[in-house]
Amino acid sequence: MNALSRSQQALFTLLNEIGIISQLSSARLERLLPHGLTVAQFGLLNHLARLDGDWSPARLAAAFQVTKGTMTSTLQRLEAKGFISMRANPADGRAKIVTLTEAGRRAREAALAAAGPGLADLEAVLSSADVDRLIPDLQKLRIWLDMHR
Amino acid sequence: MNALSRSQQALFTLLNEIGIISQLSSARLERLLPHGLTVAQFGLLNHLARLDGDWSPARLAAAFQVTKGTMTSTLQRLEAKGFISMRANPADGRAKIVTLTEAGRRAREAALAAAGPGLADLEAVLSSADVDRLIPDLQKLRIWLDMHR
DNA sequence: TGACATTGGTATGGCATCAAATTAAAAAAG
DNA sequence: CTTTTTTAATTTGATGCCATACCAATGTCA
Repeated sequence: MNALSRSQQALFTLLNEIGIISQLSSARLERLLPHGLTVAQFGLLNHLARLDGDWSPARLAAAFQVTKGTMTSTLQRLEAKGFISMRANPADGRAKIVTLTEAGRRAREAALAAAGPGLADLEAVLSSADVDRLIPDLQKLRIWLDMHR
Repeated sequence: MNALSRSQQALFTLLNEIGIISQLSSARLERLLPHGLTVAQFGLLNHLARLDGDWSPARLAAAFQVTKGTMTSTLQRLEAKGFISMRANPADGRAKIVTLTEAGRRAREAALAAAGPGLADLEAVLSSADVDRLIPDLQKLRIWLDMHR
């Protein structure tokens, strides 16, 4: 009747919890973000701010493990907000070069500051030790899923 | 310059990993499911099959922690596939009663059977002990997020 | 009983995501 | 050097999700 073994059921439960947490925490974060930033947009701003330099949409899509179409859409929304700028790549007629604008850098700082308190609340729920214990296992899982898709 | 403490950064990393795993595992599961079932639709079929009885869209929305509008949409798609049926509730003119059809029950069985192998692969990555260790912490997190939204 | 509030369900519009198709340019093959 | 293949980016259409607004039915309360 039930097609799943006990350990498969546990795995299923795990993935289910992960899905719900992903949904709830994204919603929570999004409510805190300024400028109507979404989680996807915030992630992109963070990425560009931390790893400075020139990025193409294709490289960004690969870094975020998202299709190029998805990245096109997110970049267009960020560009409309003035937080990034895109120009043609003179060395490759197909490619574009994505750059964080000054407004984008400021928006990212503001978003980071706004997100902080939300994370602080969570520290009362999951101790630093808990978090450090969870991360390696989840990374193992994430890396495997990434390589086998 | 950086607005987040070390422990906040770890939490941020954790939530980031969770988001990516959620995305990758959903995509993986969806590729295995028959009848073009999505993860949301599969979840609904599972719910109705396991917890038999009559459900209203509103109760289902609460159980899955999605808005009523989202549930309306998913139910309509499942109804179009013939996997559930909906009828008016004679005791409450506002409400509807959702029922799993025989075809829906068979589709759920097939989906479960199709999903099994994908989970079996994962068992090689995350041991049963790993999974059992992860689940309580994640549940703690999920429950807190659920109560504070 | 009649006015107001709550609840169940739907509709609309926006964002993220994917898959698949398209166009243009670069790279590889011959 | 032409032909073929690959790559970069966009577009389109589907799904899920949310927030908001809305209608109809039920409940509450004075």
